[in-house]
Amino acid sequence: MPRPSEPTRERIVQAANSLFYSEGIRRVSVDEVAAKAGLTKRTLYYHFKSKDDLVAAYLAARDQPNLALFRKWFAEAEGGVPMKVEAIFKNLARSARHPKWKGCGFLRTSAELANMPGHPAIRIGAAHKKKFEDWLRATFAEQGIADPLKLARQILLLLDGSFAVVLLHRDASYMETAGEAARTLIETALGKPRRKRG
Amino acid sequence: MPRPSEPTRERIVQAANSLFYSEGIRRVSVDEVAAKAGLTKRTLYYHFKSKDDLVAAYLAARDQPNLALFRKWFAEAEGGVPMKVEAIFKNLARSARHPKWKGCGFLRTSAELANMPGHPAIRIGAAHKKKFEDWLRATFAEQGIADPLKLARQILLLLDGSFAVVLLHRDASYMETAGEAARTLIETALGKPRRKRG
DNA sequence: GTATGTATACTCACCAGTGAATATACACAA
DNA sequence: TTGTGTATATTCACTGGTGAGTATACATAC
Repeated sequence: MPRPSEPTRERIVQAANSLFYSEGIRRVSVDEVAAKAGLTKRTLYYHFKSKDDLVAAYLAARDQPNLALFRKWFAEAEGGVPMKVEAIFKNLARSARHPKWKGCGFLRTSAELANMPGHPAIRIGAAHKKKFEDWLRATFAEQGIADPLKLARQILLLLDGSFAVVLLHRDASYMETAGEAARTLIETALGKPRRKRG
Repeated sequence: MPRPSEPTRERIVQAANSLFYSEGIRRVSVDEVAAKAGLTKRTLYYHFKSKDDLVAAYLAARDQPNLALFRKWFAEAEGGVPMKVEAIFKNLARSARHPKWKGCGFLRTSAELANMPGHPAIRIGAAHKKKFEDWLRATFAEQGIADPLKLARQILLLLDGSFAVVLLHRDASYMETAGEAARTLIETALGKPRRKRG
């Protein structure tokens, strides 16, 4: 029954998302994605011109929801900016404890395609991270922080570091450690009184 | 002419190192590694029982030299512990500006094998990171820092974050940003006077 | 009767791992 | 010194399987 078009494409992207994220790009064949979406490979190739094209669509579909989630966690948290940023890490730690969690799809793809700098998937991943960095920078600028870009980048480094480390060690508590570090850095930049010791 | 044995194995591991690091595990075939080492695949399979075995050997060979380099950079740097740790990041930034740099082999492998938690390569990577963390912890403990493990983990998060971010954006300046963040965190833990602003 | 969408059944290339045979070095005996 | 056995080291040619992408035909809708 033809004429679904957009729903079909959507279904394929969702199948790709589920498989690529949990298994990795190269471990998943186009046939598997097609099967998961309930159609044949030839049909998939009607909707996407190549596997790379499908990979790009998979990442593009993760971009908005991920960022929205971060903003939501930030907005809903109690306290000032340091606590709100720390809340992002706490929520992330909760996600990371689910057995199906496999790190950050953008970073994993970038690691897998490290040798293809111009690949669409890399560009999408880089743009995604830049958007998050930019939102942080704007947030910090509103607080009158002297070098908001630098602080935003430091937080981003902690975030992406926690993705990598937690994936390797399968120990989500590193994410809470990252959150504490983020809070320390933000408080320092804000000129808050020195943190407790011992 | 037989009887070289160890040299041959060494040559294979070096070929594997060069190819796996720059292209990724799944993009490189056993044939390619064998060709680079100047022998046939069958010979390679005489020395290694499987590709996974070869991957493990590739990572094991990176362990010691990497850690030694970090310790060297630390030891040779001027100043106190905050500056010495920052020096690690500065040196890393210099490495990362070489065009052949492709991030951290351990993290890239862990991202590629995210679905095989028991894989030898993952265990070797995790052990490598733990060794570095442990060395940092001991170093901080000597300084009388209250929670040296927490601080060591925060630095590790910045380090691995900078690997991931620099690989994605191809912008090594993030490594220097990570170094500054590390210095801030260490100084805060040491109870140093608040850092300059503006 | 043309656009769109779907399926069957391919091609061609690659790749991990193996079977069977061969070459070299060294130990020890004659 | 020459022969013979044995562990080490290496090769050629292969198998079984998989995977990206396609040729062609069929169906449905407008």
